[in-house]
Amino acid sequence: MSSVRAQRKAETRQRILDAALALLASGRGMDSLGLREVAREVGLAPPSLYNHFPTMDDLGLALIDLACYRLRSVMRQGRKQMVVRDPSAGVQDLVHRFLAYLAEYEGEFRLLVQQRLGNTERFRRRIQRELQLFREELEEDARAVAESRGMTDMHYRAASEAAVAVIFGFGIIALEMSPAVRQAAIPRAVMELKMVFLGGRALAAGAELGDELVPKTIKLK
Amino acid sequence: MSSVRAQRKAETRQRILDAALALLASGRGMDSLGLREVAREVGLAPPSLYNHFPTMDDLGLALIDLACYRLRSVMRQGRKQMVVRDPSAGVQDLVHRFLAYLAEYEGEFRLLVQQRLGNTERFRRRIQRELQLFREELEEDARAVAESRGMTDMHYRAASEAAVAVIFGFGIIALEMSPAVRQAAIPRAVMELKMVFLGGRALAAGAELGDELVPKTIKLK
DNA sequence: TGTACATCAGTGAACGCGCGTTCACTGATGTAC
DNA sequence: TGTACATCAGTGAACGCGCGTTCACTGATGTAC
Repeated sequence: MSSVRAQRKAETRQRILDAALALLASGRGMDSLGLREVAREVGLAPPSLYNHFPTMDDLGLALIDLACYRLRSVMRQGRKQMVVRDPSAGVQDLVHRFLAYLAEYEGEFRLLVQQRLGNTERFRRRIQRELQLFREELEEDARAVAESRGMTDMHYRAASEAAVAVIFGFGIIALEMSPAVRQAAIPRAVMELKMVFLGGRALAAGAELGDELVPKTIKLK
Repeated sequence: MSSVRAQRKAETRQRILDAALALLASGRGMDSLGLREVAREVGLAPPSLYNHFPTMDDLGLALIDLACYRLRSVMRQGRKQMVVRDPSAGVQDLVHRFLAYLAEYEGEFRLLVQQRLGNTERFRRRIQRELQLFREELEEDARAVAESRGMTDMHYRAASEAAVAVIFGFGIIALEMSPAVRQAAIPRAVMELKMVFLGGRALAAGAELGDELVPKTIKLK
């Protein structure tokens, strides 16, 4: 087996990805990211990158894969049980996790948002699929809450879609905020998510815009 | 006065902007839009553009200004009275207007979304400000509905922010849809917006996630 | 274990290309007398 | 109204530059006997 050589190659590949992510983190957009620039950051000669990625596009796709994987693994750490027992705490936890993600992987988040509407269909599709998965996880959580309380179903697809939009919208706004302002905005983001799911319930209960709403606490069964 | 010359110059300037918008509409991103490409589309020699825009960045800013102005003027045509008398119809109208906008000015919408997180701070600021204005208009509508019904206030800032996120999130998803699918998705978008505002009411009424909600219709005063 | 050969990550030089921008110009339009 | 001069939108050629990519190479690592 070719252990040393293969291992070093894998390491170099990782160093390339890390360098590219570092450039993204420093505010660069992927579209303006050049082969020579990445090579310089890694400390390699420009043609060396071709030993790891057949083309610059493939490097881009690898970055997007990485960013997708990270978003998913960070956001997956929420515990369903908490959501069922205390949905409000669950939503709060969700927002906090998202802000932690944003603080550490801002560059990747920007990458995802930018390339979601980028020129490369391959990239767009990959990201759309990932966001779809994210949405489906939120949908499951919402279902679990309803089931544990014996409530009638709401339109989960719409609610989870709106929730994802709110989270991403908040993330985009948050990027322009100072850390202090960002922290101060957390309660608002939590509120917005609560609005979506509460509104989902209200709609399911037959409410129309302009109606007054009377809340009724339900015991867990 | 220099009427003929000035007029022709203004016309050329417009032709340049139109050509750039046409390229955007055909799927190109602004970052990858070149001076020569735009010049070719207009039918001018490349250096001619410098008679109208001191730099390519300024052309970009002009495009963004144009896109901002269009978004605002299209979305402003909603009538407040309708919103007050029948908020559901108002939301429905909002979604329809947005989809009409999207159908005609898809390129501009993509421009706004992409540059909202782009590398140029000047662009980002301009777009953020515009979206802020858009949000504030929604906020006013929501206030008007509450006032006409004598309801307690909800957290309008959060609700309108969530609503903008939902609308833009829907727009982004809609870009990847066939026209038929897009039409079919309208009711969902309407639902999502209703969720936000109904949820805002529910929150204001003291509801928590997991509560059941009982709607009560209110007469207009 | 030692030797001869194969593999292959990394390199330096070079390719053709399109980029944004500058410059000296042309010729129609505008202005002054 | 006619003439001489000024303005300025548009042009063709050229600038330096960095882009992605190709190529023949080097030398350390891996493999076979």
